[in-house]
Amino acid sequence: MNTRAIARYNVTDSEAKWQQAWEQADCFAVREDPTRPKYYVLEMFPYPSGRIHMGHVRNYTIGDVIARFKRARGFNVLHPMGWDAFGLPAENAAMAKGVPPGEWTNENIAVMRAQLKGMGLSIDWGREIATCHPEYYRHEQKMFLDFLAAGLAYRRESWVNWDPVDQTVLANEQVIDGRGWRSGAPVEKRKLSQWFFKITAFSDELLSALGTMDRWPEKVRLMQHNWIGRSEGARIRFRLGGRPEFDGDRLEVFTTRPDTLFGASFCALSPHHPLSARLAEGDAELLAFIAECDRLGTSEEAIETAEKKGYDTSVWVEHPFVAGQRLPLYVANFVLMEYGTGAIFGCPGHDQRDLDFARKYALEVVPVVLPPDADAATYELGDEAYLGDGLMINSDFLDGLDVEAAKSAIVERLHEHGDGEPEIQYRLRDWGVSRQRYWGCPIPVIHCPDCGVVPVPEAQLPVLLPDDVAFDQPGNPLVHHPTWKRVDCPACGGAAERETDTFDTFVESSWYFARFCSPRADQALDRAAADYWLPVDQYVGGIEHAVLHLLYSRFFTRALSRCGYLDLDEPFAGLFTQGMICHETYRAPDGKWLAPDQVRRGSGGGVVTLDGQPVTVGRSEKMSKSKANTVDPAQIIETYGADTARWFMLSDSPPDRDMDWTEAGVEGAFRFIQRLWRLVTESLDDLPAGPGNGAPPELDARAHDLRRASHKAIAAVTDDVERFRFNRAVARLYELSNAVADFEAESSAERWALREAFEVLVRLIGPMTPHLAEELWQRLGHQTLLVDEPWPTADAALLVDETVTLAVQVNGKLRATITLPRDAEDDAAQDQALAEPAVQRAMGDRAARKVIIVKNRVVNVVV
RNA sequence: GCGGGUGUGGCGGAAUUGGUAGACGCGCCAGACUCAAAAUCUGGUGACCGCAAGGUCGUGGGGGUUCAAGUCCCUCCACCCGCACCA
Repeated sequence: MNTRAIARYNVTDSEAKWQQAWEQADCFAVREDPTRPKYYVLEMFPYPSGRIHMGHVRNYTIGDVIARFKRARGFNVLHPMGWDAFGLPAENAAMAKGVPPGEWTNENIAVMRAQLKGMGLSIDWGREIATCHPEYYRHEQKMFLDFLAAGLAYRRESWVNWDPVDQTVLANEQVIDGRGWRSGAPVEKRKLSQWFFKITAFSDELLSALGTMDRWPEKVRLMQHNWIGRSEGARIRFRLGGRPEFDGDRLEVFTTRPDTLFGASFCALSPHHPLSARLAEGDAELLAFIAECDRLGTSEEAIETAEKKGYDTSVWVEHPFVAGQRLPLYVANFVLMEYGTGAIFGCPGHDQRDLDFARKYALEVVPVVLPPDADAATYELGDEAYLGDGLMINSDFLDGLDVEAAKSAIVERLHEHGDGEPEIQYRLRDWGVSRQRYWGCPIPVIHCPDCGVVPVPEAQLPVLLPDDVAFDQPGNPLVHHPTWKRVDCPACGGAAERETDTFDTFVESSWYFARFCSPRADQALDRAAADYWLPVDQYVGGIEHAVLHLLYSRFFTRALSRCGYLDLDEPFAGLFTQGMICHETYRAPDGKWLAPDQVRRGSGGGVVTLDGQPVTVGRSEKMSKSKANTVDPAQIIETYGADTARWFMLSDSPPDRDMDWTEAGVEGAFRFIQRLWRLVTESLDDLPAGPGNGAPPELDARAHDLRRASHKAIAAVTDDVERFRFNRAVARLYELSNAVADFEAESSAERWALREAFEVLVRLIGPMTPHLAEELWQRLGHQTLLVDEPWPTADAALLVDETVTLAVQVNGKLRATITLPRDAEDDAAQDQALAEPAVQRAMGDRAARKVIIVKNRVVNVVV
């Protein structure tokens, strides 16, 4: 009867209203403006899989907070959105449901666009792009032709990683633990003709620039560093002997340890080395050995357990500096054809693999580097190779030098004799971009039986994907299309065939950030726009692209610059990698995974199925379909609103760490939204009439304290947002709202301070919960949109307290706290500290031997 | 194996960069309102001893430096991530 109805904030209506208001005012449309500082915020664009997931919500919330914050701080902010729209799932859907991939993709885009708009993101939707549209990929085809002309794209036959499930080739970066990054199927080796991008032309640049990218996470830079894998060493040519047909032939070897050459006791070839094949002709035993190596595979377990094995070819090589010393030449299973020259010299003393090998085949082990604490007369090697520094021994003209000096000395001597030279090797391989798929950008070349590979003339671009393809047989539908690939050769006019491979979809995502600068331009990139907006000031996305997309984009930016499209080295000045969203996992009694909405809390506190069956609760893991532990963001937004989802995303967990999604956490966030709304709406009568606040009146002490709290919050939240410490910013905003809630304004000065506090609070939550902030801004009496308001500035004078609380310790143990005027004299602090009863008790009858005073902080009495 | 990271209450996490450990939130407990529940509000909440005042312990384990250590150094342990026969 008397229950007072608690007024509620109608989230759904309010959020729709403000989204419409922003759209009508076209708030987020931007254009180049040389008079204002620009700021380009970009989140990794989504693949249109059908619905947004929690990872998107976190990604776009983080980006949106930054975009809105920078906007309020006066930057001309570019914050676009688009679709990484080519890819295999569209073909799978076509096979499963008979929907054409283009149609499926466009429908998904429509759904996801609406879902993203429901998040209230400050996106300039006028710049939306989808990479599957010819208006986008036609430019990519032109880029390819330019890369081809510049020698940055080429075709060669090579061993490739073949994904038997996706029926396509994968780049090295896309093979994770020997499996396809998307399908998870064990990768097979196949030999195919492939298009490559010459990323290795930039190995050194891509590596050295990492050192200057101070706004990238150390971790990502390190991963790229290791991926590029630069090794300094030498190429050494050994003379082959032992069979007349090899006289005069040389064996080339790469080593990072030329200094250990005098310790060499054998050389070894990869089973795939051309010389191995030659030797195997007429040597059935060697042929069998090579086949055995192939069978072993390259999976990590196989490598882990594989024994070092070799086959003595009975051919030998001559040591370049020791006349008459012959090193036996083996074919060995641990030598990779993909690295260096596919051949090594073995120095067992200073390489563990070589030592294992030497022990197995009873080869000589000669130490050539003497550890600093060892005695040259007695030093011997056991089962562990010595990898450290020291002085050279048993090494002729190198004796007595340290390792570094020995390296230079021997390389110089090798060079003089024409037996070798310094060389730098990289682990990085060129990027294979051919994919045997339909739903990708066609590679614009034509294969002519007479002219060979002929680029499609520019005037004939774009090469459009056909719409009428059938998915009734395995493999690439473009190959099976009745007419598409038939074409006249642009060179000779004869019958020819189009390339049926399409680009790896990482090609589209390697330049989309640049297209956003001029998304409707006739040419690929409008230079003026690109020069104004690029580089991206803040890029936000998942760590899973640490080497894939982020390395390809860095390469592409350089390649585009070399071809005159851009004048830029690095595309992303700042990078932030967010953590993953995790959730508890649930299993039914029969072992099946259960989704969060298939379980509930039972009466006994345990988790049960909806019909009461006991559920096993597993640990929190990354949300994934396979574990069924996903929560649909659309439902969360429908129930609680976008602001609640955003606020929860930002609370508690630092954004770079994994976070747990919990129902309780969402409800807590929702309560805060409601509480803040109530707090403001119920206080309106106590506030001086709005909008805004004039100059501060004469303030009493309480008003002054509140004012100080407001300004401290401004300073802290500004700093926290600037440094991606959103969880701390959230805590600050809770503190301010608690202070406001506890405050009873009694005087007009206090009412003034209360209004200021409210206005500050509403402005500060603006980037995080934009709908609620607009709603409250309006209720505070403003006619303007909060989104157009500048960020508040803190009054520096209000950030320091007049009094401070000092800790008083006795022998380092806290015994009391004392309150003093800021910057009080040390004597005063000491007197007051020693007068504390608790301090006297702790001191007993001992006298202070020393008193350490840190101003405004601590007094430590040492007895 | 190599490289990197993390470890703080029941939980997520703070800690001015060597100066009051546990901000803020979640959860939990108690109380108010209610016939009751929900919602809301108020108070409490690291552990142990104690009626209390108060005290002892406490940031993965062990050791050290310091007037003072979550923070610096050494060492060990656990978990996570990346790379992996790279010559």
